[in-house]
Amino acid sequence: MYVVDESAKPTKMRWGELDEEDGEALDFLLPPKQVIGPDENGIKKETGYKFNDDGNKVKITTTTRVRKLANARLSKRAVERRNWSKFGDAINEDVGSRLTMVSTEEILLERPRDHGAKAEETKIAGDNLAQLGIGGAVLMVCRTCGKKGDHWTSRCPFKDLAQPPETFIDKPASTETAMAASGATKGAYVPPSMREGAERIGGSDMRRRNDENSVRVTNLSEDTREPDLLELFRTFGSVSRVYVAIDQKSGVSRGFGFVNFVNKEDAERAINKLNGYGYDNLILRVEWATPRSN
DNA sequence: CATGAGCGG
Repeated sequence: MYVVDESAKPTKMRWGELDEEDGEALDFLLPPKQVIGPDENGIKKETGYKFNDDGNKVKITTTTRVRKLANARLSKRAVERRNWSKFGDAINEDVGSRLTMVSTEEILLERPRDHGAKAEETKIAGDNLAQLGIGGAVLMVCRTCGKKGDHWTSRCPFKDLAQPPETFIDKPASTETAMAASGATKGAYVPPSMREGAERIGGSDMRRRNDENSVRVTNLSEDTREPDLLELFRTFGSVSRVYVAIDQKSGVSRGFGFVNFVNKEDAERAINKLNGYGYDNLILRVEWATPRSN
């Protein structure tokens, strides 16, 4: 037989009762606590009431001195640090003076969209350096074809070709010259498509990287932005880039832009469908873009 | 009407 002895149960207090003392349940009968101050001397007076052990209501007043304002927000550690003796350059200084140094250094901020004279100068100088080279070496050497002082690698006429033309295959001499000029070491990375015996990609492969399926869109309304163009053109196929010409001075659209397609036939369909298409009260002109100069 | 910015090295 199993008997539960209620009195044997361990006294299990709920957390809310843990610190509860006798009489506190009647606290609501007491007048509210009053706080006076702190006054200009930092003296704060609190008046409160409680029931004492005999169940009598007693008044309790506490007077405390509050820290002065300057120290009010300082931590104990910070107050401690304030009592350190001064060292270094601060030894001969008054407290609070010259502890924060003001820099007189002139810092010129360059705004990314600012096409100021300074930026122009730099660019021209940079171009000259690229053309003329420093210390006799020509800096601008195309890494694809090795031609010096003519174009950057990204502008190489052969950059989109799966295979460089005959003149550049199996001619390590020119490559070495290029590498020497650019300070590169032997064994520089050769993309798989350019490696010996690499599989030739057919010229008709329209999935080849091609930035030149470029479509020019004119007669855009002023508030047509790139996302709008993308929305309009993406239905025809993968769009690799959209661009809306913005007047750098005023920030408003110049009313034309470009859309590049991954596949040429998508671009063609876009031109056929959207040329003459009414968009934002205007009739779009959509045609092949002539390759960008420069 | 009208054809791009910026990035290397």
